Amino acid sequence: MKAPETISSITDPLENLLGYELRRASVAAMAALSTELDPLGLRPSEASMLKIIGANPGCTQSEICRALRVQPANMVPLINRLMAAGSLERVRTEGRALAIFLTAQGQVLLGQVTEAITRHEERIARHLPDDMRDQVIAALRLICRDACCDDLP
Amino acid sequence: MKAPETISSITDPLENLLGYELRRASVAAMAALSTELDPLGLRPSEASMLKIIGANPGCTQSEICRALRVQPANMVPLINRLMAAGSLERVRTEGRALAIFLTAQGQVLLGQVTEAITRHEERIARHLPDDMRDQVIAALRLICRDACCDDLP
DNA sequence: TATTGTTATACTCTATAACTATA
DNA sequence: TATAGTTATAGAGTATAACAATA
Repeated sequence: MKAPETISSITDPLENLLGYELRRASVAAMAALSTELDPLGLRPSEASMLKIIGANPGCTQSEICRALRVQPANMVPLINRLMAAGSLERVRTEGRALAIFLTAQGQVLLGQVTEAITRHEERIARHLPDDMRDQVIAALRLICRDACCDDLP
Repeated sequence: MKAPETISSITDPLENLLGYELRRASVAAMAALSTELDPLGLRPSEASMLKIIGANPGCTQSEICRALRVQPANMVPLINRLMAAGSLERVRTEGRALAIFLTAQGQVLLGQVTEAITRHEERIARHLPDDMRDQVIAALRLICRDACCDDLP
């Protein structure tokens, strides 16, 4: 099915490597998701923030950090941008931590984000039967865990 | 198997998304590969250059760009670093393009890179049976192709 | 003119270190 | 002090536009 590509006579010694195919697929998927989110003025990382805050109203930044394995320092600009856009508000609850909530506007945006992600997911899994999709997700979790073992106990 | 993690009571609405798991696995694998390549003084992108040039002696930068779908502009610093390290040399062959070759030193380095990549591949696929690994690679190619369809004819 | 290679630049994501503020 | 949040900064990968050089 690569008929129009007799040009490149180059051997690709990377094409049967799991890690390399993983990265190529991930880069392509991220680019597609960015395109899907562009009309909403969001980047993928911001969309994931909206998703997790929507599912956990009143959570704190450090809880999100632990759940998503994101560095606290990297969350600050994301949260700030979403606050400046009027999608989030923060409430100083008991003492130290700040509880984060979606504003009404943020909830509308989250609905649009969810639709965009659904379209994206349907697109990238278009040629995968459901059971295969689930097997791939399971495999990706194993890969992630095995690759991460340095940092884990 | 997540016994010591009763701490985080947060719901993760992203954990069953193919795109999200793809990205997490890819980030973890890239970090692991970086660690594996550190002793060689190489980054993953430079290692992939060595691999493809080793497999295609005398190829040109633009051929590599097409095969690996890398922007020409992004190859320049990679090639320059490898040249400065004495791993590559370029020969102006017929006219316009420059043919790239590994030096003797580059070939030694390629051997070490290949070993590092092999260790890395074994590590990330540690819990995947061979047939599952092949199925996942096939799925990743489909995902990559479907995600990329904007830019393709 | 078309292709190759290059420069400059910008954006996104990730990572670390060091700081503040609150309990 | 311990935790939460912040600032600043760096590095890696990717992308585009504009340019030079060669055919």
